[in-house]
Amino acid sequence: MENVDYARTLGEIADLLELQGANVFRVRAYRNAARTIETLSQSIDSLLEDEDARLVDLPSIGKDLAAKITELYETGELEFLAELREEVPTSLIEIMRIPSLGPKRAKQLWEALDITSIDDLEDAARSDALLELPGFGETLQARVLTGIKQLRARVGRFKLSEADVYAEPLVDYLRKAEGVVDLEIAGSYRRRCETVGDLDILATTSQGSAIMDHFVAYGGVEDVLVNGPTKSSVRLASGLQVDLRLVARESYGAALYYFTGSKAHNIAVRGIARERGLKVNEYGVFSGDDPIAAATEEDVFASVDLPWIPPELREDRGEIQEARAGRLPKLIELTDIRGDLQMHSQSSDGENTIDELVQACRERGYEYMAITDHTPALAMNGVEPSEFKKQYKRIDKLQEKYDDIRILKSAEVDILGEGELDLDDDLLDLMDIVVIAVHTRFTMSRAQMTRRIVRAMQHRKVNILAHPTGRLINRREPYPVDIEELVRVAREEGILLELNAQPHRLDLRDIYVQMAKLAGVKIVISTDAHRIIELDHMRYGVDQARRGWLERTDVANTYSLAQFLELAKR
DNA sequence: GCCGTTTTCGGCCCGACTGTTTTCAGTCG
Repeated sequence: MENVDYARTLGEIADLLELQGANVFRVRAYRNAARTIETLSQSIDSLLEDEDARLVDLPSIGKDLAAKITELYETGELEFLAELREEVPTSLIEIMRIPSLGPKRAKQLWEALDITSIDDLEDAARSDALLELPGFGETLQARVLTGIKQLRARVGRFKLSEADVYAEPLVDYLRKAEGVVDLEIAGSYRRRCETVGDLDILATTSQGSAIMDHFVAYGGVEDVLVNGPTKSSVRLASGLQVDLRLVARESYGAALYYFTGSKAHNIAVRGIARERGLKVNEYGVFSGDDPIAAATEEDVFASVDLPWIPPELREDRGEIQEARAGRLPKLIELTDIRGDLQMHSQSSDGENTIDELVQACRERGYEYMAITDHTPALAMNGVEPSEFKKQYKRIDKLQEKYDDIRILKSAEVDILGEGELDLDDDLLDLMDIVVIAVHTRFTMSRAQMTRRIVRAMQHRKVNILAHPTGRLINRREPYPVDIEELVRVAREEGILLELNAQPHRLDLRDIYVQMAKLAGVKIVISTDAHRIIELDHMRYGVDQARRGWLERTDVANTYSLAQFLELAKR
């Protein structure tokens, strides 16, 4: 089982317990444990196989949950969950996800109207049946119908790059409101999560709350959900929800801190504050009723003796302990990047010529770049060996024109079904670096897939494993693969692992990036650009790298060309 | 159900907003 499977099971238990009206702290305990597992860099399976490792040493996992996890591991099932499923229909979980409905109302709908599916719920709402229920009225019923429509229209969160499309013009618009002083997007957007559920915008004004009316009047607004003096909430036509909070200027830092989250990070810091008799909320840090910090985030952190922690690290994944010890990483910056090591030209499925790509990379100040067209196994886009040879000659000619950038001859070589490479060694020998990747046959077993990729990595000419898990955010799950084994082999063989900066890939994900770092494996951040504009996706790759705790020195393409080639060498 | 420099019981983050209510429960973040 994968860690996500354990986490999902515990999450389902939490949902079902919540529907039963169980103690909220018991529910939270399951959620905390699920989160611990989901963000663990080691797999639960390997941990259970390790005699010295104990589940109860993990945060939020005690004797009881350790036993349940072990039962899952050994039998693939959980008796407790089976019992819960007998008592409450699991389909209520879906109903509970509709905005304005929660566990209480979902249970009420089931008990009073025998509603167990979204279809049941829609029928009931359309026939005004919800109005009979205590606590329900016209507005709530209408909101349920809208919620169902939304649910059917869109699954999943917005990719960070999609959120940017809506966020940037909205922020420009909001800044034009009367008296705006500070304006910033907090939440998962500020933490640069790969996807965001909504946008949390904070503002301060010199006087008045005119910005609230300005906000709900924005052209892109489809629905106003909440409209109060300090908080308003809208849904844009795209389906993206945006919250705007107006806070006092003297407590802007506390609010920014509070609404940046993550929730888990905030709770952990609150715990430290509590030990010291302090209270933290969005208005400040309080000793009794006296505010002792509020104006800046630095003040808030200082009040609990912590240095300022970059938003990307605020996930309660060890950043508080490291901050306490003065060991926070100095995170990589976009300007540290000196080259881009995956991009496609017209020869395969790219839009631009090599010449255009070179110009674009020079404009971005890069010292080196690699052209990595696809190989023949990709029937539609692959480049034939003879064409690669011609391409390399063109690169040699082109290179004569420039002494400010090195054009590396390469290819994104397909890993075939048994781990063979899609090009012969004599062609690989012509390349400066060799990038390999899986593009087909995603459905093999975990063991087969791992064996396949490991075999390819062991080929003496290979330097970089591209998008190692194959996932596409919101579109395709990663193929099953033992990522710990890939990291181990990368370490052993001196292979660089790619962090693919395409906003829909961001593969490796943050916790795997951190895992590679801890194992001493260097990462390359590559855009995999198929057109010039996509070279600018580098920033999303750097965001993800920061979330994986990477420093400049952890990333191979922050080094000079000579140093990079040395790092890539087997 | 977890956790512990107030340690084996008694806490566990907490405030804003809404809709339906007549004083507040439920949801949300």
